[in-house]
Amino acid sequence: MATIKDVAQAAGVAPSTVSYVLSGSRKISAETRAAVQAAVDELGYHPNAGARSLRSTRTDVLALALPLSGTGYLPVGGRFMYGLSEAAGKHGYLVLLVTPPGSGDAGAGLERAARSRFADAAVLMGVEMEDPRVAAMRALDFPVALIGHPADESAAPWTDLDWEESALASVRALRDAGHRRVLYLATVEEDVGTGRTYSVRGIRGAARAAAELAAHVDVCHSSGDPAELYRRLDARFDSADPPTALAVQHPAAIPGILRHLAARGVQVPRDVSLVAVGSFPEDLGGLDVTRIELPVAEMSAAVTRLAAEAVEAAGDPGRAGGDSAPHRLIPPRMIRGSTVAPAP
Amino acid sequence: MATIKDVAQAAGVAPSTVSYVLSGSRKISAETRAAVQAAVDELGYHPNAGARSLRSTRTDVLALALPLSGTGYLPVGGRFMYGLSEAAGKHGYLVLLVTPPGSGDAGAGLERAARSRFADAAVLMGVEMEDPRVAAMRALDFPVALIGHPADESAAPWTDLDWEESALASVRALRDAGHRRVLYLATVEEDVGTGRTYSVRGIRGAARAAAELAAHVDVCHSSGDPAELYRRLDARFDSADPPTALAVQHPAAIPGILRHLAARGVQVPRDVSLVAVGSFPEDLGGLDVTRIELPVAEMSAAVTRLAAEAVEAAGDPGRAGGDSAPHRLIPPRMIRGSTVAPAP
DNA sequence: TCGTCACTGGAAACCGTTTTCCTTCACGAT
DNA sequence: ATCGTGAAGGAAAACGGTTTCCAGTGACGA
Repeated sequence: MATIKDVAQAAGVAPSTVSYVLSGSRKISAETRAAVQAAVDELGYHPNAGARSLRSTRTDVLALALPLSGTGYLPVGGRFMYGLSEAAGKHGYLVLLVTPPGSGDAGAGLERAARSRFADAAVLMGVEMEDPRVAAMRALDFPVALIGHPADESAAPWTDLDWEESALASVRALRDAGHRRVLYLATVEEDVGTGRTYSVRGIRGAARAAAELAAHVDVCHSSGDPAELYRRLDARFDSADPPTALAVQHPAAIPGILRHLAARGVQVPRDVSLVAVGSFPEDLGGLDVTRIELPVAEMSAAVTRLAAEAVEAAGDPGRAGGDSAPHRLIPPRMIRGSTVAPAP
Repeated sequence: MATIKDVAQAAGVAPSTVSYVLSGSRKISAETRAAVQAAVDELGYHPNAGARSLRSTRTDVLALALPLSGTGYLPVGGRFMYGLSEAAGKHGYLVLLVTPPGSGDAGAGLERAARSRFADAAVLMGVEMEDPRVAAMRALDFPVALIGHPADESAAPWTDLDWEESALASVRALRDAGHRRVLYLATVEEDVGTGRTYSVRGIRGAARAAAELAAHVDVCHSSGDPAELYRRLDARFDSADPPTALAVQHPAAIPGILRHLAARGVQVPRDVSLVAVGSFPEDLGGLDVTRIELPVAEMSAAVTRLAAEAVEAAGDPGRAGGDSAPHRLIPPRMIRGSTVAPAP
């Protein structure tokens, strides 16, 4: 593999000159620059990442800390890995995956990555209202940016879909169609239990909807076990006063829910209306679900920018540790489909 | 951040001794070892990744090269990222994501990662029968391991589900139930077009099934556009001699297919039997699909081992560039569900 | 008594960059 | 003629580890 010395020799200049040409941090005469550039292209030279990071304390890598969901695999994780990888690439960053090993030890891999400077900053997914990782990274002076909206808004830069408004809007759409008994199917209960911000804020929005919209909103936690989920749905639909509409914050379960309801003779939207909130990948046989999409690309771009700014700020002593962290709260955008019908 | 010198000073030894204690590459007396270990724990010392890789030419990182599918996001990609991250972790590796930027330039990010030694080896996903990335990495002397079964089996170490046998087995299961007209729904046509190994070998298996099992097997490419897919299905089901069974190698489309068929009045398994081949994440309302699962965890473990061996071999001049590359072809395992009924 | 070994552990070279100093040269002002 | 100034680029010192030497100490057989 070619080193900077090889390039320097080929171009007839000193290694430092090559470095300056490549970083552009010093004025270089046009002809030397051309000679160096030619040598670089000729040799296919790329600076050694280890050496560069050793000297400059920059790795051009972002660590993405993924949690395991209760069920192990987090479907939305895949979309964010792609989204972040693309957004980070535009800023010149690569993405390093940090997943917790099998079980327990949620932050061990992350701490190792931070302490040994594998990355310049960490992007945290699956953020909890009081997330211990934030304090841990702060203790290491390691920049972070969150995908999630924690209780302490100024603890770290963050971005998120406004889940509270999303839940509210989803119920409002149903209320506007005349539905007075709405079942809000929240995220899986493990996520509620660990205090994932999207879970907590979604439920909060549903509660506000009940209070502000004069509707009866029944909040039901979803389950990673489909059979258990269907039992809970059955209990509601078997009741004396069954819901006429469903707002679902667990979109991965929707294909199953639709089939299960169909097996009971319940059709969407004939018998029950449906609004989905969250990442909604697959097609459903042409059924056009009314929904609020999770803006993965937008969030990825935002969190990348926040992370990059946090890296800059950490390098620059004046700006570091400012009073309040920047954030970007994304308002919901409702996509009108064909799954909301007027209430009977 | 603590350096090796800080640890050495705290333990009252030389830096080299700390290094030896940590790497275990030299005998150290029990008491020195204990003193060093105590200092390490005390200071929370982790060796700087850049410095370590600079000297030792090991980064303990695997690059995962993901392709974009025709539709952009590759659903199975997410599962492999998790699977590989976990498997790699057990071998002491972290995983670096290398996705192609927006469009084109399929190998540019990968080549940069290799040339600047961001990683010790690359794991390639979305492998094509004649994959140009393999030759590119060989030219750089960069170790690779493939998730996919390319035309030249000895070009690089690889692992894969035996898609040909899987397709064959899926049709055989239907044939054994008496079905003589089987529709084999292959992968999306972009994947067939670019020669993805799973696409090509799946179709090959379906063709063998037709020849060996005395069944009529109609191979239909799937489409990333659901409407187009349903048009193709309709054409088959509207024909004079419609299929009585479906083998589907595009599992992400199955929820939609089931709904679409149901809208035509076609029920599974009453009117048509179904076998799925591939990664099958979600629940389908309690419908227990007969299927051959993609063994993501097993493949991740295998490819990690192959990659680790390739790294060792590259370091060891004697073993490098041996005659034929190792591989691991995983036989299909059929999971019997309730979606195959006897033919009418 | 002396050379030879085994066993520990330290000193120092080295990995490939970036960055801080310096040197050189040309040119205009004093 | 001397000096100050600015432009261009080179020499060398880090950065934080790993690894190759080398040194000191007892033990032991000749």
